[in-house]
Amino acid sequence: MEITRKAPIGRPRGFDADEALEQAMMVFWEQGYEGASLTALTGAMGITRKSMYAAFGNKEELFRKALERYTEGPAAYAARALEKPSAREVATAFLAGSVSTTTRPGCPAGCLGVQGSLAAGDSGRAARDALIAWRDDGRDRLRHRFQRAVDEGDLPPGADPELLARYIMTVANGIAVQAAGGATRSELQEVADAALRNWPPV
Amino acid sequence: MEITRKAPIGRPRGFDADEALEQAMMVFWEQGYEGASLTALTGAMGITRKSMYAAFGNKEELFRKALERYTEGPAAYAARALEKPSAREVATAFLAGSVSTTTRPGCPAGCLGVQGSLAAGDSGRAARDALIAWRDDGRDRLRHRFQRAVDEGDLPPGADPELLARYIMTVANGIAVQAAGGATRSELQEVADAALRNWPPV
DNA sequence: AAACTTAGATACCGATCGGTGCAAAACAAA
DNA sequence: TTTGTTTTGCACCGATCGGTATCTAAGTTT
Repeated sequence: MEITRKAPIGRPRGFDADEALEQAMMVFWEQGYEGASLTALTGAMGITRKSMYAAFGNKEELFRKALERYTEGPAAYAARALEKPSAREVATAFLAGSVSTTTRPGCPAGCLGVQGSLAAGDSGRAARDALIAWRDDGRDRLRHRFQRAVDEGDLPPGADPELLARYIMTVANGIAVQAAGGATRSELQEVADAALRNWPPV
Repeated sequence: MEITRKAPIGRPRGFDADEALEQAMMVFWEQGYEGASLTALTGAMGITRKSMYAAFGNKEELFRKALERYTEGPAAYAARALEKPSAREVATAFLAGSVSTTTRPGCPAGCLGVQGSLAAGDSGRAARDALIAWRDDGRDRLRHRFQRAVDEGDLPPGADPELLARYIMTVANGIAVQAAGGATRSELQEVADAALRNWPPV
């Protein structure tokens, strides 16, 4: 069949693009968008600048793809938390996931979605804005989940899904900052527990 | 009197060093340590590179001095909060100050102590570590204040000053991240209120 | 085999990075 | 004024920034 095509024409690339992207994610995670130079990135990825540009576009697109990978990998706890049966379990799992991901041995301390770029010069604006959108998206999902909980009677009628979502996101962001500063997993889990102690209904 | 000296010898500098430092602080606040270029800094300060180096040393020392100024200016709410008569008022004032400083019109959104440098490349490591120490210092002061509150019976005997300090600092850090992402003052004050709803004794 | 297409390595691009050398200018002390 | 000291403006430093041109190697297709 002329429709089937098992291999693309031309010389096949000599590296695993997924593995290279994983390494790029780690560098962005550890050094931030502006702090991660192409030399550091391609060095960790094990490929040349030219191969990186051919496979991923440019530094900004590489960052976006690394962020996608982060979302599906280290930050997948968020999607899993949203599927918990009750709002309380959603909040608990979200914060617990945040704690464990920001303090995982072998990975940079903190959260790529926070320290990737909070404040930036002109060259980092796009990355910063992408991360703002990323965090907003996470908050939106929490809000919709909590709204559903209100609708289902899982949360009291007076509960404010918008506020609850922002509250959980704020604590998670704070946990990320604390982790970047060297806080340990158990210290942060205690903070997460404390933050949930007033979960409605109190 | 040969002791008195009204003017230093040599040509007097043609700019106000305090005012220049204030402007440098604003640039670091908005763009972060790595994102703030010497061109942007000296441009905002209204002086040349040479004058900046003569007056402040280098970029790293300028950042340290800008951070000191930030501590005594925009972040002075922290020291004021620590002087409140009760632990509850300390916590309330600390978070309220955090909210108002990170969302002050005319100033960059967020907190210099957080977004100045969370993750950095080699050139920004010193600034990042300085900010970690800065946040640790703030947490230490909160912890000592809460320990005093326990000793004085202002907090219940079972209260954990270490945990309470880290909890408040975590929420403040989260507020800073949220503010950097465009959250409004009233939204964040609601979050601060929610975070204090389970203040001991519950 | 030849023709075609793409990956990889090297060397390089202009721009910008943080930081300086130099000489004119502006003040105090003499 | 003369001398000494410091600031200032400008040009410039080597290094690194993100991004590319070029040529060769390694595959597929015909």
